[in-house]
Amino acid sequence: MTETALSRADLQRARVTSVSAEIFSRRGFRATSMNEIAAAVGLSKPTLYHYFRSKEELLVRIYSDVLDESLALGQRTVAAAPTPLDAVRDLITSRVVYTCEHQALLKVCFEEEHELPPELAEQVLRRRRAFEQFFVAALGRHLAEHPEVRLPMAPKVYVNMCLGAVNWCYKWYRPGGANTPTELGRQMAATLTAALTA
Amino acid sequence: MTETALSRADLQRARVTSVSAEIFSRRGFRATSMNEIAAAVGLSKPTLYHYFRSKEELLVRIYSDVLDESLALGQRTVAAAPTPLDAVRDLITSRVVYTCEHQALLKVCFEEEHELPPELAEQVLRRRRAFEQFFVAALGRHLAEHPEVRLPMAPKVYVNMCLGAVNWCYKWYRPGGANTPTELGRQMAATLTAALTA
DNA sequence: AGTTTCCGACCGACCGGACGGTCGGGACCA
DNA sequence: TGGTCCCGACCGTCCGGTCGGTCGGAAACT
Repeated sequence: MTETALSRADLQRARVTSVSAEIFSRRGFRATSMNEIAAAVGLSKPTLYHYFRSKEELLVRIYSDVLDESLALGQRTVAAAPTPLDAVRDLITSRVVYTCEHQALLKVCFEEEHELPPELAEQVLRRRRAFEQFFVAALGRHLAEHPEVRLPMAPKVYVNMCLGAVNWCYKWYRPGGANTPTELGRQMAATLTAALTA
Repeated sequence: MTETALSRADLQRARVTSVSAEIFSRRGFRATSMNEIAAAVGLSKPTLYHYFRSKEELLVRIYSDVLDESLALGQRTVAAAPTPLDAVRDLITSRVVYTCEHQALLKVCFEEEHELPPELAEQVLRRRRAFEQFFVAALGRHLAEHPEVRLPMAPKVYVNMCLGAVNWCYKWYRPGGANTPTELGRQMAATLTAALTA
């Protein structure tokens, strides 16, 4: 078992990233000072620098956490789906749920890309593509098994369209609304995959 | 005829906003200095302040230009559509085209909202809602005329989903790609409105 | 036509403040 | 006693914005 005992420092780091993400999502990365973060988390600025080398590292950590979790979730979802069509449907649903439940995190990851150092930005892009690949691959398998389905666009375009519909939730979903994230996910999955059945 | 003669100053202002939007979209509003903008447009910083009261005003101008054009485009599109269903379809198509052809502008408007002063932010929100209203209204008319259509979600959710699919183009569309913006728009409109016919 | 006035366009040099990051040291625990 | 956690005070830099002034051309006047 790779049960790594979380040190006290790791817990603090997690707290800091969580609080930072929330502030970044409201004020923007550049507009948020390290002093603000320190105050919000109940520490002083030098103490923040005890846990993180730089402001940038804070952002990188947020990105890498989200990407790790996104990829893992995608992998699990595809593995659990009985058919390729179910895989596509469940990818949509689970992604909607994840997005609605982590709006602040997603907002930061979608809107602060230009703050990443070029080398990191490229790595982020690669992993984002890997996530899309789950979608494209499942869709490809479905289309291969069902040649009668006539998709009016290239598979990649279809995937980007779905991802847009799904990711956009970070901008408009409000927790106390009429639908739970899961309901929302299922509704969207149903509507979007209508084009995948003849 | 309301042919307003554009003064030299107005032309300069337009050039500045256009250049600014391009730089803001690459580096972010906060990360872009007035010196950079001045240099890129071939002026000095004080001259920039001769045309604009503040950096913020530059951003406000970008927002208001985009919103004006978006609303006008929406209005025209709905007015020209023979049926409510066509209105929805054409709103999607024209919006995809507009988004693909002004990616930098849209990126700024979607990702720098937190830089707007609260009062302006509220106004932007109101106008954004007015734009959504074109969609919702057309969809409502269509559903009223065709009670046999079973939409698996609330109209507002459907509209938000479509807007996400459509707006997301600012993130992934690349001009030299396989599809022209118009083709892309028609493909998406066809797929998304499949749920609107029985 | 010549001359004075005026104004928009333009800039080099500067200011005040904020921000990322550091330093030196205190307190607490093993 | 050495490592972890923590902080008040400080530094260098950069940035939004201003100041004081130049230049050229279009009126306005004579």
